[in-house]
Amino acid sequence: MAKAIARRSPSVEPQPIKRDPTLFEQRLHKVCSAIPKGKVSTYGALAIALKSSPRAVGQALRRNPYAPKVPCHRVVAHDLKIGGFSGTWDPQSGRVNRKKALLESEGVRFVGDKIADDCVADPDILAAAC
DNA sequence: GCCATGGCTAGTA
DNA sequence: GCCATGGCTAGTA
Repeated sequence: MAKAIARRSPSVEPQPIKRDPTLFEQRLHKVCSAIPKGKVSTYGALAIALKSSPRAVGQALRRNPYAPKVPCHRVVAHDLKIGGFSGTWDPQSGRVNRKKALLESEGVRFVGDKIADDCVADPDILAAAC
């Protein structure tokens, strides 16, 4: 497990991007904003809605310059673990803790280190947002 | 050639 | 732990 985390860490604070959002980023932000408050979705689910790949979704969210306008904190890993935030995947980091606090303040519930199943947004909502 | 993914093996115990 | 995948950036020419 420590290795799984190490694989995704350490990460450096992402550079804010200066260019205009690409078409892909605009579509991603739109779908992301469709996740209701109190719910979460996954990188994989967004990728399906966008007909893209989970990796591309994660990469784009990593550099999301529109937080918190675009609620990228509502996107978590497929196994319903918290996932990354503000450039890092390390669950010990204050950044990931902030993501958790944000979600809890919106009504998302955790069971251990995972999000409760019934807090996952309906994939149809995402598809409809494209 | 990088990644905030995810799915799949291989190798250990 | 490997690697397919897709979108992007950096660095070269």
